[in-house]
Amino acid sequence: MPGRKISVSAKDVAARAGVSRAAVSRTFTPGASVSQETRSKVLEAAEALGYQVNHLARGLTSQKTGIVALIGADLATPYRSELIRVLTERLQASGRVAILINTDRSDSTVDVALQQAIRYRAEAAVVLSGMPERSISELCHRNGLRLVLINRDDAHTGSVQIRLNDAEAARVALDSFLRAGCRRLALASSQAGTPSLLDRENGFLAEAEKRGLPVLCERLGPTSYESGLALGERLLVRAERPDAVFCTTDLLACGVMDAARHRFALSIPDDLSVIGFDDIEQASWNAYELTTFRQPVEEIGAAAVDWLSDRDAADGSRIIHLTAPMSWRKSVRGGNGK
Amino acid sequence: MPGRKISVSAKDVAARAGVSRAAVSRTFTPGASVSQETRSKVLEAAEALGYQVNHLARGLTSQKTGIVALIGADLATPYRSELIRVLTERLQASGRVAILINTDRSDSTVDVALQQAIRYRAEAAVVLSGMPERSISELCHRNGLRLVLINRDDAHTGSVQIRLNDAEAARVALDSFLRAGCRRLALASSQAGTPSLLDRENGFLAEAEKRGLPVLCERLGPTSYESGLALGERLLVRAERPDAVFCTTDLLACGVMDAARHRFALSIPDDLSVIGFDDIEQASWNAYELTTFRQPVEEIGAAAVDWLSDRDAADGSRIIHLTAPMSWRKSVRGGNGK
DNA sequence: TTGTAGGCGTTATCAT
DNA sequence: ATGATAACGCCTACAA
Repeated sequence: MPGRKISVSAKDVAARAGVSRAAVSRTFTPGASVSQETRSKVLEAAEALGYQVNHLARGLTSQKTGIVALIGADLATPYRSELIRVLTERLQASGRVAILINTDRSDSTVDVALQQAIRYRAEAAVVLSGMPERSISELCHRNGLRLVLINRDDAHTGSVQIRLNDAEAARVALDSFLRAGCRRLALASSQAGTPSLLDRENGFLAEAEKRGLPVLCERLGPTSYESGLALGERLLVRAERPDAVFCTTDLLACGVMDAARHRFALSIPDDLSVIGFDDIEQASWNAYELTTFRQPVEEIGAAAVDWLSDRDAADGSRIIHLTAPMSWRKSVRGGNGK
Repeated sequence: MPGRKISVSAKDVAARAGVSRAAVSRTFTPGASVSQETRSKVLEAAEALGYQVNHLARGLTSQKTGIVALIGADLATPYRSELIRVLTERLQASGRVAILINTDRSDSTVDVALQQAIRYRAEAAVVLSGMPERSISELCHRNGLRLVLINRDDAHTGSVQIRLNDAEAARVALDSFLRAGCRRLALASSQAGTPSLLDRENGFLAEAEKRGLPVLCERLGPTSYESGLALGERLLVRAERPDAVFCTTDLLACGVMDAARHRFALSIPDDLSVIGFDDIEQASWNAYELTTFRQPVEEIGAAAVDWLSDRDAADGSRIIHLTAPMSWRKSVRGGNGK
């Protein structure tokens, strides 16, 4: 027999307490009818034996496992890890558990992660990066797996999208540069090409074009500090050196700032104004004091968990729009924009 | 009946394929004997229906859920999130899944997290911060939950501790300062008082005392950048200003460096040498170039997962010692220590 | 209030 | 190779 009994079960407790298994079950089911006496007998036996209800077996009958999968790549990134912190906290507060699926390795795409989530009968999956194939999302639907898509496109049935005002924020960034007296505009982004990155890029570019302003535009590598460094180099060697750079991400912005200061001995914001996006912790560090847009992580977490708790929302898709407020610090010439 | 059937089961597949449930089970059990014909019938039906094996039910009989709990606070911290990234990746590579339990909120201690892990019949729990009560670790043992304690004290049966050479590293730090010609030594730490922090503090202090050197010593708040900032203020206002600070954590070190530069206009390493611990990503950023000790996260992950795969190790406790190599950068006067 | 019985989706055992 | 049958640990009618 593979794996003899390894943990204590309700049966053991029932035996020790001298009651039926059902009595044990009832004792641990909120709002069931048990007499005070048996209840305490059961509790005592459970305590002595170290019994914990098996949620897996419970989920088998009740069809509610309480498991929610968090799926994404670059889990150690400041913004991503912050989101994970918030989500786990709120999920737990609502009586659920998070399973975390890392899709960094090339052999583990979002699709296989979703299949894994189904195998563990997760009630929902929160997709933090990458995009599920259309076909796989049908699979999810058929298995009762609800989808929360954070900052990605293309909702399917039984899913929510949570989106930010990326394009508008980009326009605000442009406007801030202009009011600060900057004229040689630049845009720095990665090549990731995710929906939110694209929206920020296009929002900035479109607004500049509308005003007839040229923008020096570079896209490079993954969304990382190193890319920002390289981006800074490329942008700042130009003869016509930019005096303002909108970075689609704070990580990129930190890299650009460091390139400006340490490779070109430029001063920020006097020689160069910088605006980022995300408001990662480092953006507020004294070394950066980066003006940026704050990802409303708490609101995102709340929205996701609220939607999960809303049984009626299970079919049909929804889009929730949240806004990323500007966080003024010191990387833009001329103060707080007022 | 609460919750009608929500996902497709082996029964459904069996019905559609015209075979028994057992045949379906065998098809999805590696190394079971099924004829090529039934196998393909099953596979086809499974594909059409979108069937995924239910790992929860599987774990019920096999006693192996494949679930490992990651338990900790400050999940969004650079070092912590990096560790989580590595662990999830390696756990997945070994065919397991991580459930992530956040103990930030005061009502969710390590103990309740462990109980949660037991309820989900996790095979093991990796404790990243905090310490389980003695009594609860007995509970874990009784429920077959193995414990991996990273950088904490006090192993119990059925658990591994993974420890670093914290004290030795601290001695190396002291030595480096001395060779750089620093004489006014300081130590900056948080009040967290975790085993590894304590070892670093005591290692530094003990070695200094051995050599008859006084050390200015400050401990403050949680282990964060802000604490580092405050620590820097306190240390550097002194009349006898330190010319070297050993910070027990990189996050503290970044704060101290920023305080030195931005509040006291000091230059690093000319006016002040700094050494940290962890080698978080930011330590390598141009703004810091911090000399520090690298947490061997990959090795930690590997050790943890290897131990989990070693069935013989299930009883009896072990301590695994790993070393944190020094990472020379530019925050110590006089170069690379050679 | 309590116990009995059946079912949840699997896997393991035992015949066939 | 295949199918019936009995667990696994729990929940929930249903009957007592």
